[in-house]
Amino acid sequence: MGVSLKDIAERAGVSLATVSNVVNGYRPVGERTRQRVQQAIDELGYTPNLGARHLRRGRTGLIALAIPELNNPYFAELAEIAIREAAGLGYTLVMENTAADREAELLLLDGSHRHTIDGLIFSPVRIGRDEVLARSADTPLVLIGEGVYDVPHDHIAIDNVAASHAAIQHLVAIGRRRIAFIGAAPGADRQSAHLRMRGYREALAAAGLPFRPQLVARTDEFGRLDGRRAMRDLLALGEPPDAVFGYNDLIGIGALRALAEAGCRVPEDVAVIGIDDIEEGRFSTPTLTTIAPDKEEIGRLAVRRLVARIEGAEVAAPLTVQTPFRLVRRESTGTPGA
Amino acid sequence: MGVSLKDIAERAGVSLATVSNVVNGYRPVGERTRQRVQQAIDELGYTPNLGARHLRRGRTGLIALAIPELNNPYFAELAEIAIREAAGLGYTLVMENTAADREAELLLLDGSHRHTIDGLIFSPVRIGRDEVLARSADTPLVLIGEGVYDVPHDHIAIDNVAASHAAIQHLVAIGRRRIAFIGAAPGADRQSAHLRMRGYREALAAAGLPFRPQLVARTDEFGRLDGRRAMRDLLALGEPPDAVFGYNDLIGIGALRALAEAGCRVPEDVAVIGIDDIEEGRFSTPTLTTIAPDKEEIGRLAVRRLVARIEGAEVAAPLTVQTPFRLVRRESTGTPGA
DNA sequence: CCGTACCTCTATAACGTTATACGGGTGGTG
DNA sequence: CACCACCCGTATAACGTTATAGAGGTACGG
Repeated sequence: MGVSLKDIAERAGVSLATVSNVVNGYRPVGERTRQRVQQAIDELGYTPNLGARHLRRGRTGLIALAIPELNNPYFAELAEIAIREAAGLGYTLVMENTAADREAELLLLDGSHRHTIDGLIFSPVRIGRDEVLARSADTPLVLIGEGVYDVPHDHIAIDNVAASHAAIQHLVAIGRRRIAFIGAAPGADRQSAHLRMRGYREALAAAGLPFRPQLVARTDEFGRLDGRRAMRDLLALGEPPDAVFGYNDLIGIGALRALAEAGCRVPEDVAVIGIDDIEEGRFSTPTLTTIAPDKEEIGRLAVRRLVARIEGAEVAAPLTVQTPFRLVRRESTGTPGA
Repeated sequence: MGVSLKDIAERAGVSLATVSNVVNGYRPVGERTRQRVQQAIDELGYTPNLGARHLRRGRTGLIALAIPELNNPYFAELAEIAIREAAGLGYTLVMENTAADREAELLLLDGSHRHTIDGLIFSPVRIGRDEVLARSADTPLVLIGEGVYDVPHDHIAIDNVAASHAAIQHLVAIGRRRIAFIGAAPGADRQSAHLRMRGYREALAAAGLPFRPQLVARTDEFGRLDGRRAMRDLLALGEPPDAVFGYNDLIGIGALRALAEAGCRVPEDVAVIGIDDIEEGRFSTPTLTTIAPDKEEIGRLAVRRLVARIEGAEVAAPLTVQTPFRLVRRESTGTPGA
């Protein structure tokens, strides 16, 4: 079917090895033969069989991006960036959806894909440090997000405590006093939820505001539906909050919806802020104030570090990178002009 | 590094071929040896090297899903379904983002990935029938969406004319007379935009309403931003529309935003309807009425048909499937109760 | 008791690459 | 002129699988 090295070797009257060297320059080739080979390649339209190449090289050319929710626009945007970056480096990126399922995450860690992928970019949410330390697979692993800390792998994330701190600080700055948090996690799950919670508490303390447990709403998942449900509960309180900090933008969107249904004005009655800066928040009514991580940076960095590991930078110590974030003010906390 | 067939062949004291037969049952193996081999497999933790297998079999086990916008939640939702279905059938799905770029689409068609993927699920928007007919690659191709018709490939899509018809009919039924369409495509691009436009015109005619060219807004892209921009233009007309039909939900969301910014009430002043039924539309304010295609059916069917072709059902004639859709009434056209 | 038909297993040649080891020219140097 | 060094190229052995051809052994019918 396909045109192989052999075909063009015959055509150009040279050996297989020479053609291979022309194609990927492992050894120098004389100018005359190089041209003859190149011509044959062009005429027959040769493209290397990547499967065979990777078999020989011991690699597959595939890297995986494992995320808890493909439906979350944050991850969709991140995936798009990562796919582009990987393609540029000669790798194909495949997406693995763990659906925030513990079993799925463990399976991924222990490399049921051992032979299939060269490396893994992983955003874990249901497993912890111990599970990562105990993993048996030996392919490079880059962690993103805030699930796990202090493990011997590259790790890229924003500073969650600081990000939450900034969010609360903003709400305080616009005069809010009863600030709720939606998206606390039950048990040991979702480390990032704990971190954001910690930033919430620290910022409250720093502002001299009391921590009120009834203003903390836990959710099972972290989607729009969960945000709406939690917001409804908060509104049912004797003294409802005057501001809400959502674990992510989807929670924030859900909260906005619940507020609209309850006839509350945003931001006059309740201000809302999220994290992620998904495009949806720029078009919601009202638009959603958010903490914007540098997705471009996270996606590109993760892929580049992983590929560097795959291609042999074994010696360098694992790097933990904290990518920058910034506050984006929008209508849900009152526009600067208003 | 990895455990190979050879390792477990030695361990079990049998030949390579026998182990291979135990693993994938090409030839029967005696019960006693089968058990011995199976035990060795379990003890050493063998997993087949898929690269080598696929090299030998002439397949890679990869299928691609090529879509114009990964950021569009409609495609993200579709991708999630397709990934799941593919995994269930033993294939890995990789996403290709054409970014609605003509060159990218042509490249994909002519199989620069010839050796890399076994088949392609493709949602073309910038190329037409001729380009598909002229393609040189010989891997199976399943088309989704409405870009191209009458080509010798499996094709899965909703009936766009009928879907648009249904949308307009609904707007007419709630008493609207000046119905605009956002998302007409310039030139020959976006066949689906033409089809939806046709449904729009037909339904207007069927309702005895005049076709007013000034109520048709073309857009370059099909995102929220384009919807907002177009809606602004429509509002600037001497006689603005009393209803808007968006090419898709993102356009609809953008239109909602423009209406909110202009202080228009929805649906009282202007009703809005889209196509796709993305989750975002269930949480926007107001919620967005839409034509809901059966994404589950489209995604699963596309993968299943592709895999069937790959695995040799060459003879069966290409199938064109029109998947069902339904109208989902939400606030943007007035709730049934109101 | 031989021939034949199984049934189970083995040996081996691919699949398309890349890396290693080697060979045959050419030019420069002592 | 003999020697070494080099440059350019070839031959070939892997990588881990699967499919084909065939080799033993046992059972069975004639």
